[in-house]
Amino acid sequence: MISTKGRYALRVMIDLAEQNSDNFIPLKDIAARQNISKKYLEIIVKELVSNHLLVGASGKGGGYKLCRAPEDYSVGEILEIMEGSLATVACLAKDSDKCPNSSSCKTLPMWAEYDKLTHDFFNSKKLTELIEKK
Amino acid sequence: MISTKGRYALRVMIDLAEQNSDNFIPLKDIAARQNISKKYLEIIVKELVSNHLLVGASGKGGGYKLCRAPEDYSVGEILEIMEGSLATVACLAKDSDKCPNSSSCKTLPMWAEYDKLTHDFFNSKKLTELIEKK
DNA sequence: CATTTGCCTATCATTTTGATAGGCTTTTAT
DNA sequence: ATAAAAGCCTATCAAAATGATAGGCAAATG
Repeated sequence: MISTKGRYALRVMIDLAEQNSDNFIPLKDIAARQNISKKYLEIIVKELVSNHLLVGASGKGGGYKLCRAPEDYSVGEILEIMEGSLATVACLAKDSDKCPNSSSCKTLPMWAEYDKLTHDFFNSKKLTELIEKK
Repeated sequence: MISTKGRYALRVMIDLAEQNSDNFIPLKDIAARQNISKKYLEIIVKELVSNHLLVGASGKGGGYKLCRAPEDYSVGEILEIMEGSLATVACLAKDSDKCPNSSSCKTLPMWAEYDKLTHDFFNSKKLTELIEKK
């Protein structure tokens, strides 16, 4: 289940892409448009900046903007950052220890198959596809 | 993320299918084989029975067994019962109120697409496929 | 140099997750 | 009958995740 953090992050990215501006967009404006508390968005946006999906600028005239073209963002990378991992089961998460039963686990191949399906789906889904699909 | 309840339920179903017996299998035995606390399994198994995926019998010689052929169970129905819903986002869960923004939501079509992918994957995956794939 | 904006830290309530435990009831083989 | 084997019901619990809210400090620019 995708949490609000992931979904809000996506909405922020879409919002910024739609502004289609070279200026920095104040978080206050995004929060107002998206109807999400600015304070909560700060947490989310900070992560997006530290993972180089956004650039932030302080001061008057500051705010946030994309640092790539919208078509160069995949939904997958946005969600992966906010959710930590898109893995379906714990033993497939990137930082998990290898499960001791993995060699005999009857369900692991299925989870791996589904995991690939998920990653392929979200990684091939570009931000631009969400904008046109108004 | 699939929780332990869903994963344990699947393991119980696989275990029972593998016994390939017409007798009732005691939960104690399943718990021992699967290395899961019997008490915890009771919770899980109860739900499987009330949703008609298993039949239980009390008394000496009692236990649980499948009530259909293994090929007639889909992984999807097992997970759906244990996880409540396989929906990726809350607004796609079966009992959720329709989101007021759904008509203008830019991400909803994507979630719906992924949801279909997920359901198709797990509903077409049969219990038998997990048994052969040792 | 005041304004606008981001940044950092703390706190919070609620829900979900992952169990454990005790004791009661039901069934049935002997 | 009755003991043994099994399920059933209720309560409780700790820990983590979720979804926020709030205050004040720091930085930058017109």
